[in-house]
Amino acid sequence: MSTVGKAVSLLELFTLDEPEIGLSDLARKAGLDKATARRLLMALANHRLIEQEPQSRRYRLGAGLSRLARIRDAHFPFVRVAAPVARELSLETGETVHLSEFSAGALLTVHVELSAKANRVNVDVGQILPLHGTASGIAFLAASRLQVVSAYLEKPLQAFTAHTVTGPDTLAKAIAFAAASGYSRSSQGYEEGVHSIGAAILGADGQPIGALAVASPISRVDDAVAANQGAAAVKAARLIAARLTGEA
Amino acid sequence: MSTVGKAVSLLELFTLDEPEIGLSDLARKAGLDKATARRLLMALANHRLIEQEPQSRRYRLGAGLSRLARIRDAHFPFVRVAAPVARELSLETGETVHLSEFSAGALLTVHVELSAKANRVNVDVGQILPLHGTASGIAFLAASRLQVVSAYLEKPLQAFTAHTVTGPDTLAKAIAFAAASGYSRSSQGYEEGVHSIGAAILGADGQPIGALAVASPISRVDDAVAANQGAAAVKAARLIAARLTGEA
DNA sequence: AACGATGGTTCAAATAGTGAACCGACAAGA
DNA sequence: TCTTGTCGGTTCACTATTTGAACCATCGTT
Repeated sequence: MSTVGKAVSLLELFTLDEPEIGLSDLARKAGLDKATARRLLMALANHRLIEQEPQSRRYRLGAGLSRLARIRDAHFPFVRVAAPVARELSLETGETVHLSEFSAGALLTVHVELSAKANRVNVDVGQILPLHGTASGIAFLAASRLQVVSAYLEKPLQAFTAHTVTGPDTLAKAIAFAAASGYSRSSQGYEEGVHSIGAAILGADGQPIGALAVASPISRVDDAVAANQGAAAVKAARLIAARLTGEA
Repeated sequence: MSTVGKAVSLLELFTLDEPEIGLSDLARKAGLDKATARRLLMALANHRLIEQEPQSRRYRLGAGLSRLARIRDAHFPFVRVAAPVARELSLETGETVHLSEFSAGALLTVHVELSAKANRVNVDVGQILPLHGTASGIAFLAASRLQVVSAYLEKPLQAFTAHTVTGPDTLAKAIAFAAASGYSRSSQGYEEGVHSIGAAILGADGQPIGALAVASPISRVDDAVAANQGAAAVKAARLIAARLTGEA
């Protein structure tokens, strides 16, 4: 791996659950020598991508990341625009809604609106969703160019649960359904007990840039509920697209 | 410079004004060879810190940055904690209030509460404030260790308006005033017609981590108003510091 | 068709990265 | 008190990664 890749891997070790990590721990987790880890951390710290707590000497993510993220968000305000719409959709359906953005061949969860109900689906921001195992991914594929889809179908499809669709033909059918109805449906394809309805969000050029999904405990969903959620999800996805392209 | 440093420099070339840049341009600006720049960009893209626009082939900051920034902000909630206090201060003074966080030798504006008045000062989130030209910066310097201040005073001070304090002695006096009274005062040091009162926000270790400022059209401020704003700003800054360190 | 850009690729040469061994400090246990 | 095992941090000989000139292919202009 490149030196830069190693440095970024260090950044990626920090999570919501573990936002501060010591040097030895960091080196162990990254599979790097302590000296190497420290040199990389120093390079990152010089640019404020990493900060060191003066007392505990532990490391944490730096303010430079917030700065860069702000520049990106100002130019590409996906979350800013989409989050309020996702919130509305969550209130309307009473279920958890999550937003994902396409990046490097998969969907990256960038925002979550949790259901108010006690029995709800929990999704973490930052989670990476495969295109074939989730409703979001299938909706995204259905909105993609055929060329992209067939290229994706040629690669082996990993199974995440006993219900994950791994057959190219079955997946193609799910995609066809999504293309026809505007929304996709996936039952326990990624997590046991979770039912999802997905809809793609299109950019100005008509290509999909991300997706949103309504995720419910499977016990609360039947065909009628799914159809309602689908219609609402499509409406929300269109509203986001319209706002992103300045058409509303 | 380390390879990692070079890669991060590439990220730092993206600004609010120029959020998408082509390969050759990027290499030129960073002083790198095209091949090197591309290799670094690919390493960054693998971790979603950089994205490439498929059509134009230009590069932009990636979604991974938003992800990391969100993790940081969740743990180090400067804006989340400080924004409501800034809002109160804005309502109390009737003027625009802006929050900045120290990063890489300058203050980065991270939040703004605009005055409700028609004639108000406008500040943009993301703006970088010099330490010597703004009330926020002077307040920050006044709260910093002497060693940091004298190092800063040794470097030449850029003038932004005809009123910018560029003499080290004059600046030292302004810093001394701020150290004594708790708040700083700057008239038209960064923008013509703008008067600012600044106060530093201290972290758990007593070192300043940022600052807030009340910015008014100069026509609305006299010594009495400034003193009132100063007292209010100091109170707000202390409240934020207390909440950040879990003491309130 | 010729030009001057662009993005992207190759490979020998050279520089930058690596990691075992080391240090001092601290904390827990014997 | 004296281990023993951490921790963060540093050094330096060895080596693998990075580098960049020269090279395409492509695009839009002249």
